[in-house]
Amino acid sequence: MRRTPLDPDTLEAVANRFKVLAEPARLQILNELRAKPSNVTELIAATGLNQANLSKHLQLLYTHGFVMRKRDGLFVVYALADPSVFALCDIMCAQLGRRGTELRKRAR
Amino acid sequence: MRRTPLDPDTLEAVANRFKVLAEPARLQILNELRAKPSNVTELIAATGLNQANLSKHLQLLYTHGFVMRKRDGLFVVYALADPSVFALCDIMCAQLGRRGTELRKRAR
DNA sequence: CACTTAAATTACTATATGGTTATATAGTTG
DNA sequence: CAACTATATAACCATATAGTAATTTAAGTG
Repeated sequence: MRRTPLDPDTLEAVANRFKVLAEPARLQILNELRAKPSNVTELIAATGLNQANLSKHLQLLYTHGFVMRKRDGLFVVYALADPSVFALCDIMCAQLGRRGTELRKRAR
Repeated sequence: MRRTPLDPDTLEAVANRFKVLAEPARLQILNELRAKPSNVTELIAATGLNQANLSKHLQLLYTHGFVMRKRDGLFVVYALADPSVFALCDIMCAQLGRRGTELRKRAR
């Protein structure tokens, strides 16, 4: 059995990681990278995000260790560094499924 | 094999759920409730959050289906509605463990 | 080295949200 | 129903951050 996280530093560290995933644009990026590693230009096309915005999201994903990157000539290729993200998303999606039924009323 | 979530509504719904967990105070509340259902007064004591703030966090946790509640006389008792939260946290914590080594440099 | 393309960074704006104080509501008890 | 306690809500401020436009940096090519 695991001890639950209690100290403020751990709480904050975990919250910060959730925060990185708490953004549709970043989930979309991760989802694209799930299919295949891509350079920024490809990601612009795939996501519809503009260059500066995408770059900022990529920085954040990178500094938090969700993606890796390597330069390839003029391009920088990003790739998933942490597939466990999708385990998280799958759990979330499962919750979404159950949600539909009972949460509509609350949300209003 | 699971199809990955792609449509904007799903992305946003998943992001919104992550957002709820992307807050140390709410993680702390969930962690308290993991031990036992508690009323608001008890949670004030356990978390150190003030009444209004705690109440807002509880509303959010409730509307997103992370907690249940029932009135008990003057009190309102909150309880975990969705233990899968801790599966999420465990995955996050595992990432934290791996992180320490290589991410310190990036974070700066 | 001048020119071009890719990506990162800077500066800015707008919006969302956490915390707080004050107030309102719900339920209990006399 | 008046007084009291527990919780929820409203109003406000301060901060964080997503998006954008403009600029800079890095790398490649003539």
